[in-house]
Amino acid sequence: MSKNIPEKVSNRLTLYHSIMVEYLEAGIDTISSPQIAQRLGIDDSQVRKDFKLLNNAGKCRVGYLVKDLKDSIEKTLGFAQAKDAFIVGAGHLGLALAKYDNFNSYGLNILALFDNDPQKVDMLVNNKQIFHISKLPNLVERLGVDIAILTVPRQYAQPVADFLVASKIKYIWNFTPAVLKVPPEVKVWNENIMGSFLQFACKDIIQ
Amino acid sequence: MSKNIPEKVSNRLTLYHSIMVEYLEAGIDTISSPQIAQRLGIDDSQVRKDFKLLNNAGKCRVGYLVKDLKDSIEKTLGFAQAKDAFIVGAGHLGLALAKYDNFNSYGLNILALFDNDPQKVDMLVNNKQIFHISKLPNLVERLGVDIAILTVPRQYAQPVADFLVASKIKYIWNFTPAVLKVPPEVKVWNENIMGSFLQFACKDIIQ
DNA sequence: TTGTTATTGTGAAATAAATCACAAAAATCC
DNA sequence: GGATTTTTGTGATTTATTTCACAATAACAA
Repeated sequence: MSKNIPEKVSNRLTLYHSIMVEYLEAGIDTISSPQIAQRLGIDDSQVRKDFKLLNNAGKCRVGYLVKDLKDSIEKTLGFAQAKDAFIVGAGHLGLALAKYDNFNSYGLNILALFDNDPQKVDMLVNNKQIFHISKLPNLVERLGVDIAILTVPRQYAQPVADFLVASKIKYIWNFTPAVLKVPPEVKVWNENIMGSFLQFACKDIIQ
Repeated sequence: MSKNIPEKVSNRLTLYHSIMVEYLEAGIDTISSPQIAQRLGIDDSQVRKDFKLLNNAGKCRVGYLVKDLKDSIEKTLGFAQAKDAFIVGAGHLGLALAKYDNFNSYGLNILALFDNDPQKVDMLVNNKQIFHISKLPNLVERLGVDIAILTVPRQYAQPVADFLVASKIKYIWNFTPAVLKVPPEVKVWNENIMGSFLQFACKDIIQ
């Protein structure tokens, strides 16, 4: 079902999605590709090509139906098909992600958090319990979770990743700046916060 | 000085940088392109092409000097040339970013945080003071800051962005899911946390 | 009704990025 | 010293992405 959506496209799809949410809230029910393109500073034919991938036809002189677009973006990006995940590391970043209301609407279900700090264990964040990290292997198995969101300090990133691998976690969304070493069957997605911004900052700020 | 480094390249440069930090800590002083490539699951000639942009020659049968590579990545990405910034929104994400030790080493200097919650005002986070948002225009002017990192809840994103624009902020690093409307002279960088991950998650998890 | 205009959809062209393939260099081995 | 191997550097090729250009469509206005 889910085609090969290139990374750049799915990035734009989430931006389109935010605009759809905004338009819906404003009670506007159609939108045109030039409107979207101008808002994002991109080419309007690109917007149309992206929408083509969604199998969502527009209407000449009118544009696209906001509701339909929103739905098909959600379907294409798999918002519908909920995925369960654990947050590993209950520091500020872990807590911020646990509270991030958007995860849920994007189909990512945070079931619990893990930390090794006894002070944090058993606290509730956004209705999700913080467990001691030693409980993780058991809960991975019982709940069939295979995504871990890694938000521990850099120096613990590799040992904790090793522990996740041993616990049969299959996907690691890595928010730490460490480049993890994992066996080939485990997939890591590096959330490279600085990377893209630096390019932006350097291009414009340093001339 | 700073050439046009494409976004994808600067993304990879930060990953290379992390590997260099790790190798330096391990006391290893040379590294080869196939080693790096294998670690990141990319092509080794690409690593070499990226390093070409850094003007950093390697040595046949030996590889590259870790220290030199690290330095030239930092120079190219402008780590050296420190940039000052304010964090706007002292929720968990704002606090997490304020504590993110990596910002500093990447040349981004967080001078202060801003929030409208009187309870938070005057607190210190990682030695940075939280000010009431009303103090922002004055401090922007006095300190000559032109970067704002926006971490407020979605519903406040646009009005706060308007306020930042009126306060003469020139660059907004947008961590909210809202797509901001700003005049053309103000540059917005959308940190699209879900976008890239969804692609990763969908491709592999949903088949 | 008929012209005008805004908008989609899409091939073609241009641009950018990644991969391949291999010569040249230099360390190591025998 | 000469063969072998590892590794760089880089043109050539391939693949992916973006932009351009324009015909087709349908709303709207006179």
